Amino acid sequence: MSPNIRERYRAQVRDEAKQAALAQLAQGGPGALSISAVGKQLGVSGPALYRYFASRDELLTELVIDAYDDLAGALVDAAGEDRRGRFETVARAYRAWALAQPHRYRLLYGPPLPGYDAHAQRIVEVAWPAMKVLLAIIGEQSLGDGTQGAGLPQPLAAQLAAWAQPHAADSWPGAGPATALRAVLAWSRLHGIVSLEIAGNFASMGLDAEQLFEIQLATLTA
Amino acid sequence: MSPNIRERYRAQVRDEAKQAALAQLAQGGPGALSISAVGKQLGVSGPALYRYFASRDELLTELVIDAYDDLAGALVDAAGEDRRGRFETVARAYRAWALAQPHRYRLLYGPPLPGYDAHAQRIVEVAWPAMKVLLAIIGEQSLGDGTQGAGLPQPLAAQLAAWAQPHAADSWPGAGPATALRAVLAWSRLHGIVSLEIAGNFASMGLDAEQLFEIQLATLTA
DNA sequence: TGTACATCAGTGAACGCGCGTTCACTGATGTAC
DNA sequence: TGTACATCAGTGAACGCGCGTTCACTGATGTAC
Repeated sequence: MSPNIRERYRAQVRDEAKQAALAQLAQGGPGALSISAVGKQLGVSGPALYRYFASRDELLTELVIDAYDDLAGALVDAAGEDRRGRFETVARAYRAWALAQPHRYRLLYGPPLPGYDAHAQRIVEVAWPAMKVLLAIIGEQSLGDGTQGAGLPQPLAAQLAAWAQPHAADSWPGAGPATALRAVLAWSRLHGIVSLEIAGNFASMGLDAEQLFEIQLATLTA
Repeated sequence: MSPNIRERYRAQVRDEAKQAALAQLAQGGPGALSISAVGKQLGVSGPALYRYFASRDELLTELVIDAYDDLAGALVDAAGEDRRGRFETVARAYRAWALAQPHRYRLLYGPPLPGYDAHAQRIVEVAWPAMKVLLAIIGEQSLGDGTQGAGLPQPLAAQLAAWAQPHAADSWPGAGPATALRAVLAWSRLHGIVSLEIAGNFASMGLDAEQLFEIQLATLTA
């Protein structure tokens, strides 16, 4: 029993540390994540954290993975809510998630942190579930389209298939390169407007980002 | 005559320093810009640079302003080349500029640097010329549209007008909130796909970013 | 042409700060007999 | 229940590093007479 207690304690401290680390990121941008500072916030000496994380990079990786999970969860929740206008709902959830915690969004889709490999295999894998939500919805919508892959330039069509295929163990409706393409492009547009809003660009232009987003929504899957 | 020589020398050293600073940014991301490191690269002691820049922030601001100028220049050049398919040409120039020097692109449209105010009045102003190129071309294309502002939600329409108006001393054809909206949304999509490419996201998904971009191009002004 | 002075680029030391990480150690907690 | 031992969280000092910035100073260059 006691080892269980110890493990529970470990898990709890790890969680607190991660939360504190997120708080650090929330102000000061990435690169502001410092093990010493996290320790201080936990009321604990700096080196103590090395009992819980092998290095600063490992802590960062945990944050990245958690964030991907959290985002995917938010999208799945939104996808389940209504069947009409599902894509709009999910897109709004995507934006809402990013707005609520911009530092986490930047962690996922922002510029790569210096000295940190954001495209390691493990991270690429955890990034998938969030993408899958978009793919599934768009696949569903374009089932009767008959546009499955016609007219796609070859290398890209194959790449899209390869990207979507391996994870298709649980298959979604309407899978195929054309669907994957629409999902990727829709995501790209989502990211465009959301990242500009987060970076404060629309604000400094005096534009209402939410209204822009709603208008963009109408054309997201075009 | 001699004071001219001194001034020339000053300008030259400033330029060299800026170039070295850009090189620093090119690797190591933002935050990697260090006055000491720039000094070392110039073969000069750290504090020497304080003869040329009041602070690290001033150096950064110079880089930002130069980058906006450079981008605007590239877009203007591209806009002048042919009249058919002008928008595509400019969009490709935008991407090419960003790909050639991602660190500079991030400086402009990436996440705000910690402790640096990227939305100060002066910077907002130098950001305008690049935007204006997009506005002008889109205005030209939608001259006969008759869609000038009909159906835009009110607060946004006014904001768009206010954004585009003050700088319209040299007026462009087809100005108006609807044109401004199309330009902003097109820019948002451009930024979406370009920033994801730069961050390496498409690469880690195994997708050919250039082909994605070309497909996205077709729908950019939709 | 020659000399006294002013300007100013650049130096090296210093201040105070924060960082990631290692290491020898203390002290509490749990385990085995 | 009591004692000897093992485990392990946490400490504080230290290493080596880099940072922005200030300051008193040197030395070269240009200016004025």
